[in-house]
Amino acid sequence: MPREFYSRDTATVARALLGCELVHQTDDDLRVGRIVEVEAYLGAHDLAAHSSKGLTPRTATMFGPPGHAYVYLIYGLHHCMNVVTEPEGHGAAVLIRALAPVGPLPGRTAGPGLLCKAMGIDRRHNGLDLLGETLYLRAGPAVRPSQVVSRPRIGVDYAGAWARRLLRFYLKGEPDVSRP
DNA sequence: AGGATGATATCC
DNA sequence: GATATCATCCTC
Repeated sequence: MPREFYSRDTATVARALLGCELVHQTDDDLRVGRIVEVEAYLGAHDLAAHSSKGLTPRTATMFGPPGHAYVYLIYGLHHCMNVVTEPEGHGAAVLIRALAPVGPLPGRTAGPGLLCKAMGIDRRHNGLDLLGETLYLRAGPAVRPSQVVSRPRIGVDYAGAWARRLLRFYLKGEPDVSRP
């Protein structure tokens, strides 16, 4: 997808990412999954977003230019992958929460930590430009707007009213959605 | 319901 | 330098 795809409004990008294919060219093979679940983190004003803590070494990627990968380690065990959105400096991103495998993948992909493990994505990919050759997104089968379900985001109860915003999106009936 | 397991932010 | 807190997953 071109840079302008990512620089738009974050909730719009989140919905548009559903159905897109995430591709990782590893040293050994090509791993592909179709995005079926995402969450939008709107920016520094969004109390559920890491960027609400301000510009720190960790959040620098989030405040960087759109179309880059923001990958971090959570609970000391699992990696989560995001796509940076909006113009540089905004601090917004979309968390990829679940994939439907396209071709064989080692392990399950229903959940942000699981999909990173199956796709071979980790902290080394943080800051990587998604318009490159190794990790990128491409258009997938068309998605009807009526297939998109909106729900509150998961695991952000600390964020008060922001936790109740409908910023999690997934494809209706997809078996790989982490929490239907 | 609870434990694993390490980076990060936020205090001293 | 210590400590509380995680945008999770697995097992009981």
